Amino acid sequence: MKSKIVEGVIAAVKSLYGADMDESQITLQKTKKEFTGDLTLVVFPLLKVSRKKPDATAAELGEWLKANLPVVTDYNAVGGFLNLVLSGATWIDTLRDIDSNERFGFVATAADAPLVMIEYSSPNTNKPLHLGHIRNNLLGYSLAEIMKANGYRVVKTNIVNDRGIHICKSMLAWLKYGNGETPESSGLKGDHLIGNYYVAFDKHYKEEVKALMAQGLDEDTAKREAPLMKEASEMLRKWEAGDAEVRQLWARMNNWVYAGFDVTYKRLGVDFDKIYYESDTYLVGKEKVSEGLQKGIFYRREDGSVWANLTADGLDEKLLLRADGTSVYMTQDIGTATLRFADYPIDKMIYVVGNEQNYHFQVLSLLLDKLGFAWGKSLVHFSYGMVELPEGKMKSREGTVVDADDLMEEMVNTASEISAELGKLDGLSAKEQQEVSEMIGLGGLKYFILKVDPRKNMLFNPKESIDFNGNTGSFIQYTHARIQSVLRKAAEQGLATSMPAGELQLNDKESALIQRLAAFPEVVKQAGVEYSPSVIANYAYELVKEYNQFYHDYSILKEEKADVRAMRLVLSRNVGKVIKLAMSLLGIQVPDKM
RNA sequence: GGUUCCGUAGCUCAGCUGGAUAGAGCAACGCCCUUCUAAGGCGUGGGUCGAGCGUUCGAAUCGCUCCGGAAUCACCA
Repeated sequence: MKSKIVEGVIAAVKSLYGADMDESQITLQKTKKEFTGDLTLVVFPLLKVSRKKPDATAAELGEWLKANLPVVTDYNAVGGFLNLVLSGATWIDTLRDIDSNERFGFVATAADAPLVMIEYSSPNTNKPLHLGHIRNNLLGYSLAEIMKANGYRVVKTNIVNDRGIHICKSMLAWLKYGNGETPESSGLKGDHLIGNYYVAFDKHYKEEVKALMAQGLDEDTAKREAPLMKEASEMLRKWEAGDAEVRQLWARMNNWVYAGFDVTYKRLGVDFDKIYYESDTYLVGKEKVSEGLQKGIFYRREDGSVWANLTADGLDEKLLLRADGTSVYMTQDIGTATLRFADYPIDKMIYVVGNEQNYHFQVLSLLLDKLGFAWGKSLVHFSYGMVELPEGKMKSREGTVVDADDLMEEMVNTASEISAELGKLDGLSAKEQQEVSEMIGLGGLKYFILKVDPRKNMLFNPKESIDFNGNTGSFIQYTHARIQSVLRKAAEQGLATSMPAGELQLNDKESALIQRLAAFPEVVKQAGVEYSPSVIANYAYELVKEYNQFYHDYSILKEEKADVRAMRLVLSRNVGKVIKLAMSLLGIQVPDKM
């Protein structure tokens, strides 16, 4: 629709002023609501070819468009703005097109479409997931859905950091203070149980450090010399050497954690096509680094450590292997990349990782490129900001971490209580009530997090964030439920819900709604280009707000003219459809009743 | 100190590929359910878009300089 008008404007300029314009020079926007019209052409950029005043140019163009484009029924010029009124038939046709496409706005995926791998979640196995992980998981999942909707093939992947000193700390603490506690014996989720021992380690370790400092050691020495730390390091050494006992304990405890993570992931509604483990990839990374060393991409220092010199690229030197030959974080990421590239013909790689690792990914990109990965240079670090609490950053050792499982439970419980208070779910079975509460509680959480620009640090106020009024997920879900309710009643009454033939006069709200629906494909595209779930979230909000005004101002079922009623039902159904599609891109379900 | 990112209403955020009088939600104060779901709609108040300079017919948006905040610059991941 819009593109047709743009073409018309180009033709008008050619005809009136003899100048050739291209699309990028035409600014056509939605008319502001205080003016009459549907689309507005900004005429200022055209003045240099018209060589006339803004008003005169606008009037001339308006007259030409009205005369030559059937869809333009009227115009008015205000200052340098040409407001165009489009015919009702145009909007009816647009609605008909939207109605005929069940996956309106989504691009079908071709078998040979580019393959995008998206890494997200990437937890450590020494503690349960928290609010920061929730942001990561929601962004990663949503991004994957958005890329799919843009026609890409997508592989969702997770790299689990299952090895290292932090896991050894939990293992050691469990051996020392655990008395054989298991998830079964304690009734705790495995990840929470392991997390408790990580905390226990830290507590005892701090006491040791304090004691040593009281004996006169300085802090750094005390931290290094504390017996617990030495034991943990020794355990890591044994792990690397393949010590059977350590490996067995490690496998057992990690499996507890995985069982716990699975529960969290499932409730959060995220999943993965392929999971990698650093215990598998770090050795590959070492090999790859050795390879690079032989090719002269990296160099070895006197102490035996291996480095990359990135000063020519404006960065520093980067350690890749320690003097004792053990790997660091970067080594592991190189190994993971190697395995992934062997497993999939990746065209584009997206890492969903917090912005504290911006530098790491800058370096990784350069290193992968030097090592010959086709997508290394163009890898995307989808960098997002931290989630902060009113009292500041989340700190596990200060107990200010918002646990993912607790938060989800609280959101669902609150949703359930509100539903009960309002008596919204009275007719439903207990099971159905639970399902709807789950949708609303989690929908609220997801929307709250996804609606903000990922780059920004965001504030999570546990009290205020659990809000179900205003610009929230539940507002959008509610509108969907309302629409379904109307459609159910229409079906009960046997009303026609197909597009009427013939001419129809549309009111402002109706044409504005159709125009907004018609913008959905463009929004999906923009979200894909900008990697931005918030674009979808904000669109859904605007759409729903507009629909609620329409719903308030006009009756649907009680409308007397059958063709108008049918059109409003079709319009409502399609608003419902687009709400559902948009929310699916955010990983949010929408109920039919609430 | 270097690099990157962020500063918009009391609070949380949109708007940023330059366009009309900068928008929402929350909070405050009013109004609207015998009518399709009031988790809704309508209204009132609330702003030097961090500051300055520049580019432009036009700047919250682009450029430069400052100010404030965050992250990072690890043989932690």
